[in-house]
Formats: sequence, structure tokens, C-alpha cells
Amino acid sequence: MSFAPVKEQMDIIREGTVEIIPEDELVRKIEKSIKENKPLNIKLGCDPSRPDLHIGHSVVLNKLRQFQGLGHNAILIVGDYTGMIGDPSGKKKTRPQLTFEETRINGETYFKQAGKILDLEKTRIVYNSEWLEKIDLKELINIISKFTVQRILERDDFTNRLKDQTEISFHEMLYPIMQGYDSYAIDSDVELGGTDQKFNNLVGRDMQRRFGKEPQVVITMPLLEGTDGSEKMSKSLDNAIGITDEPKNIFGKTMSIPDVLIYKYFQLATKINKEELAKIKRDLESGEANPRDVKRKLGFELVKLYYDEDTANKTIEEFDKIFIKKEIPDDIPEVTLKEDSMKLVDLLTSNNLSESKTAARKLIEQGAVSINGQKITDVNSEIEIINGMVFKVGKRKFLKIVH
RNA sequence: GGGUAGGUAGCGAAGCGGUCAAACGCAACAGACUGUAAAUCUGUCGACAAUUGUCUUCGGAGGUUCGAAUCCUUCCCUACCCA
Repeated sequence: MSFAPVKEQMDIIREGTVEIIPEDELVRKIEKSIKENKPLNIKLGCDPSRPDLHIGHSVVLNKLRQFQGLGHNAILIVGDYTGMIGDPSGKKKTRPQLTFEETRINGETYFKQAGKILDLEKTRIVYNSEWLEKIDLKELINIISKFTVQRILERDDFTNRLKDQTEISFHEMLYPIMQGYDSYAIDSDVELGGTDQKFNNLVGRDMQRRFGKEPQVVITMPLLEGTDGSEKMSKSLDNAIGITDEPKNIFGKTMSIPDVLIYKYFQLATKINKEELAKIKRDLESGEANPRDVKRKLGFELVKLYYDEDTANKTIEEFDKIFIKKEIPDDIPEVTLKEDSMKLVDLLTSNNLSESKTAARKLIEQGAVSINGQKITDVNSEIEIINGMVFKVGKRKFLKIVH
């Protein structure tokens, strides 16, 4: 196997990163790898407590994929052991502790999804219980003795929490250490992560050094804002575009991101090449292009990435049909009704077009309900059921009746 | 171990005996508009019934009262301070 020249590799690696710590060390590692014809170990830790991947996760996975493309070893570490203890970092709520089986199942789900981005054939997957569960107390003392409390408390989360006087559980301090130990255990050369992982990953670097190994380089990637445009993308904030979402949702959600995020999404979440990326930037900045059209292309690229080009084209067509031409889409749910007539309110609630009768009433009052394009505003309407009639509620809900 | 402040709808946060299904903000939903499921504006936002009605909600369980999210008792939980 032969590697691309250093400069070429570095150009690819640098794209979109926030920091490479330290960059010259990475250059040296790559030089060495070329000289010895030996790939680098690229580590990425994944959290098995949340197996549903979204576009935000894809940022780091895309980078890992680029490393794979350059011929290096991708190593995914599933934090099953850490997951079993239950990661309390984050906010106030302690996360539910996972059982060993759960972490395994989630791990599987994770890979299946990550496989849409990575070349799994060439990805080494390891569980950190493999080495962490073998550590006994004596060994643990040895490990933590290499670190000082001050060093661990440097982490922003901890500093802030000390300042705010929010509690810090003892084992939370162990987290960076365990993660760092992973780097040591697999001889990581480079560790990827979001900017929020910077501290942890730097501990990995320390860990290796303290145990006499060559320290890893830490590469941080930006965190992608969710569809709301302000918070970091996350499933629990309901602002995430999941990579297993249906095509129409991937596209639709993409169309709902604020215009200012368009470029960032292109840069971090798609695979388009540098030239095109530069063009998009120019178009957006000069005002040449209508942001809507650029966003439309973004949605197209994302659907294409996680499905295929055909699906992407169809998705766009459907979207136009519904939202621009305001027509009825091709593929809508159908339901068979036996009744000859029904109260509109009941019909909507019993077919999931509204959550309750009260809600159905409100929708009707607000003019959100139409049958075959005819707006219905009478709350007490009794509807005669006719085969093939199409109900529309709000902008997105459709239902076809079979009688 | 001692002390203090709290637990209110999806979240954040008011209310502190009746006019409270509970202000306000965010999210969500709908409508108008548009460049789109952007932005902006307007409306809705416990359930059931229906033109002023009923029922279930303010950490849990009891109690006081004609009447409680609001007062009392007790229990559970959370945060902070002192040790």
C-alpha cells in the first residue's frame, strides 16, 4: 500500500477542523507512516447510550472516513464499560445505567448506521470493556497516580461546576481517565472528537506519555448546530436530522435550517469536493444564488448520501409538490373505513390526524383541515365517506380514504 | 450530623386562600405572508362536552376550610451552606 504525499494528506485532514494539537507532530507521524509504509491508528470513541446517529455525529465520522480514504486504520471504540457505569457528565440528570447487553445492542445499531459513512470492512471495532474490566484496584491506583486533581479539574465542565457549586461525583473525574486509557490500550496515533471532547482526548495524550508511549495527536471538529440554528444538534433537543430518517424528513428538516447554517452543513455534513464548496461559499456571500436553492441542493446531497440519487430526486419532487405547488403527494397513507358517514372530529382523531377531539376542533377552527382541497371550517361537520377522498391536515399530514 | 432554599404543564419560570387549567419565555402546532418545513406577523397550546358546562392536574399521602397550587401534618426528592 502506498500513501499520498504529506501535503496532500494534510490538506484533506485540515479541512473543517477546529484544532490539530499539535499540527507539526501530525506531520511527523504522517512522514513516518509514509517512510515505514505503516498506517496510523485513528481513534474515535462512540457512546453506546445513544445509538441513533444524526448529521451532527457524521461530522466526526466523515473525518474518520477521510482518514480511511488516505489508507489509515480507523478504530471505533465503543464505551460499553463506561456506558455500564453510566455517564453523568452533561447536565443535571444522571443518565440511566446501561446493562452489558444494552450496550452491545446499541453498539450494533451504531455500526449499522456508521456503516453508511465508514467503510466498515476496514474499520476495527473494539469494546473498551476488553481492557477496562481487567483493571483491578491496584492497577487503577497506579493509573490515577499519574494524574493530579488539579489536572482533571482543569476541564471546563468541572471548573464551572466548582464555581457554580454544582456537585461533581467522584467517578465523573474517572471518566477522562478511562477514556484516556483507551488511547493507551489501542496505541492511538490520532484521536478525533468534537470540540467538547478536547479535554478528554488530551488526557489520552497525557496517558500515553506517562506510560512511555508516543502521544496521540488530537483533532477537534466543530459541533454542528441543529435545525433550530442555535443549540448543538441532539436528539433530546429534537433538533436533529437523523441519518436513518426518512428521505422526506432529511430533506424537509434540512429546508428548515436557518440560512446562515447552509455553508457549515455543506462543509461538515456532506462529501462534496473543495471546488464546489468554494463555489457555494461564493454564491452565498455574493447573493448570486437564492439561499433557498442552495439549501435545496444541500437537502439533495444529504438524501443522496444516506440513500441514493434516485431517492433524492424523488424526494425533491415530492417536496415541491407539497410545499411549492401545494399539491397532494403521490405516496400518502391510506385507511379503509366501513362507516358511511362520520363526524369530522372523530374521523381525524381516530386516524391519527389529531391527538384528541379538542385538538381536532381547534385545527378545524384554524382552517387547517381540508377534504379534496376544500377547506372545512365547520367543527360539527358530518362527513359522508367517499372512496378515494383525501384529507389534509396542516401542511404535512395527508390521508386517503378507501371505502 | 446541623442549617437554608426549593419541588408548578414538554422545558424554563411566575403565582402563595377564591376572579387558576394556572402569567410570561422557549419549544410545539395552525394560519397569513414568502425564497422554504428560513425570517416576520397572528392565533392555538390538559381532556371531554359544547354557545357561559364537566372532569383530571401544581412532588406523594393525609388534614383545615364553603373553597387550596396557595394554610397545617407527614413522607419522598433536589440543590446550596456549615461540619
